[in-house]
Amino acid sequence: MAQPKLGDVAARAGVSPTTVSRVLNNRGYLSQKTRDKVFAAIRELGYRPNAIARSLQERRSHIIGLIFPTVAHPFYGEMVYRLESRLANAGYRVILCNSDEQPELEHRYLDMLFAHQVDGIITGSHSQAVAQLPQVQAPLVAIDRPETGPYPNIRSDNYAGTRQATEHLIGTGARRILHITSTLSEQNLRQRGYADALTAAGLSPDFLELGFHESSEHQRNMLYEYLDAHRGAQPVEAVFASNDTYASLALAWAQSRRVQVPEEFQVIGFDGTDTVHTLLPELASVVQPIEALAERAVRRLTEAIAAETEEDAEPADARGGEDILPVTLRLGGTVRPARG
Amino acid sequence: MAQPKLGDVAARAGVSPTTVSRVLNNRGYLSQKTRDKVFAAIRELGYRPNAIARSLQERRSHIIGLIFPTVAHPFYGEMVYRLESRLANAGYRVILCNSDEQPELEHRYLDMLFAHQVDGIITGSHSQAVAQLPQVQAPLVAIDRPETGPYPNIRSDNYAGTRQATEHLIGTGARRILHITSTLSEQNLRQRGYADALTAAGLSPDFLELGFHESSEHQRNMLYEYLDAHRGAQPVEAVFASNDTYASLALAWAQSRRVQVPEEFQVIGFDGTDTVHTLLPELASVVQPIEALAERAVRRLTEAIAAETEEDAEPADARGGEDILPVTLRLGGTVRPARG
DNA sequence: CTGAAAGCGCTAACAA
DNA sequence: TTGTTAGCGCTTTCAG
Repeated sequence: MAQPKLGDVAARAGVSPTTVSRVLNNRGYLSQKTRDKVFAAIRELGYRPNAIARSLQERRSHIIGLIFPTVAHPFYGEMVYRLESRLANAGYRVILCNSDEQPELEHRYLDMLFAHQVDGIITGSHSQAVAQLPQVQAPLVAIDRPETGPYPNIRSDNYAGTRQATEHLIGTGARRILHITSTLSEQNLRQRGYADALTAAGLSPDFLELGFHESSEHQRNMLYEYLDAHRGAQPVEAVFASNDTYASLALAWAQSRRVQVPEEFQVIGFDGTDTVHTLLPELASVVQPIEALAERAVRRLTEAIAAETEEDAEPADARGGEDILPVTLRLGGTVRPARG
Repeated sequence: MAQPKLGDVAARAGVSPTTVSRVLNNRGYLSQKTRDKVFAAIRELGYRPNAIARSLQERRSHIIGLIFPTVAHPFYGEMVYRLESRLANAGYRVILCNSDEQPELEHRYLDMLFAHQVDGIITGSHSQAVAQLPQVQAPLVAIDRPETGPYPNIRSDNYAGTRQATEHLIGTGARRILHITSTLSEQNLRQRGYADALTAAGLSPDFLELGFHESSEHQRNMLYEYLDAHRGAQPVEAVFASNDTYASLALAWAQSRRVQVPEEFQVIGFDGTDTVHTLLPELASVVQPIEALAERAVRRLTEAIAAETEEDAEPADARGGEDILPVTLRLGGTVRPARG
């Protein structure tokens, strides 16, 4: 016999399929004797319930879809790790989707997830506005996405973080402070925090856009070119990068040009993952609370799923809205202390 | 009406469910007129097939389980990213499991995956010998695991890589070369390559075991303590680490002690992920061919699945055995060139 | 406390 | 070229 099924267990134990199901799910009244018989049969046959059949009947898959640009990136890697661990503890399995920031891929992944009857979705891909998604048929929670419309959005306090970091740099006496980012946009809160801090201090913002899909080599060249070109009368004194990878490029530039850090050149990054912190312990960074973001996202999602299941007029205030979690500025050897 | 089902489409199009199914799967002879009617009905109703029901019927889930210690680690993050992308292209979805190197967790994940009727499993967790797994009911491919028994094992040439790296260090004139590893063991091929290279040169191996579950802080302290304690007459001249994270700790030590790299102290790591290479471009490292490993693992797995489906006496030589892929030694600013 | 029968949404014989 | 019937493996009324 191939995989034994519930009916085989029933036959072997001399009871009905219903009873086996009851034992399995611990539902209703069962005599201890029946229980024992059934468990014995299960063991003897090496029976394992078929989750697919169960899902079909229950109309719940206990699966959550995760859509992120790529787990090859430390921030998303740590985030997905945290999300998966928490969801597993809550009894969910996770289907992983690397969208690569390609809208079309993201679309296909969404279709696939719905086809698989996922109980919910957590997405951190930026490739398109969530609000414009087709009819979503399961609770969805976004992590740091723009324009999430009716869906909850969990994110770090990007504005406060960048503003604080930039103000620190200004406080050290730096005047020419460059912001490196992947995509320039009015919506970009990290960019806004930086710009507002500079403007408030009477300084003028400078941006360098490196792009998400550019190769690491190309990004490096762009940055080196920029920094080299400005080494004249008004050299860049500090870089505030919208992620730690960009910050590390600036650091590498300084090292290769023998520019002293932090005396002549300061650097602050963004994200503050464990991975980067271990590899580059001196890098100053705005630290996102990854664990807290994951915890909140999972909580919001499981609550939404519960609300949907109960059916009793889902409380409208549980949906939509933004959860903004505080970041911390971690100083390090790549910045100077603020002047007294 | 909630989600429309296949029957609803049939009713709307004025045909039988079978016909709708045929149109959906493009099977058998269909008149163009019927096709059009059905497609129209599908569009009008916004119908989407239920993958769960399909899986139950087909007895195939089109899902692959991935078990790795943690995608928060750059090596596994990049590996999982690559595996997922390739599997998605091949029409599979991926359930992600972070085993954290805990045997019990891994066990539970395996049970869960089998319950979900996965078509196959790729595992890179080291937490227990695959050979001792309970009856595995789907094709399984291992990536760099010890003792995989009857299952294919895909791995880098750990021995050649470590041997080559160690010999390079010896060639630069280094005599006291420390090997940092997570777990000392006779089976450990990275350790063996290192030890054999030293022995062949008449030098004596030195090991430092840092453990996998220790905190990054603790690991750092252990290493610093060791290196500080040996700064007397016979200081450690070079470190060969079994992964790049450990290598970065050694680098940080040198920097904090003002020990010149590579003049007084050399470092080579292992893995050579894109992430680490971007963050620490000067770090020399034995580079694993992650893309090739992923490609091979997916190929082996899909072949095994195909073989199982065909049922025709699976060719025994397709199962088991090791695929060993070549590594490359990437030199960098943390090592000296070999002496003429 | 236990069982019989119906059905979750889809596909695969077998007819027509 | 299309429809009827049965069934994938499980749970759930509803009876007993």
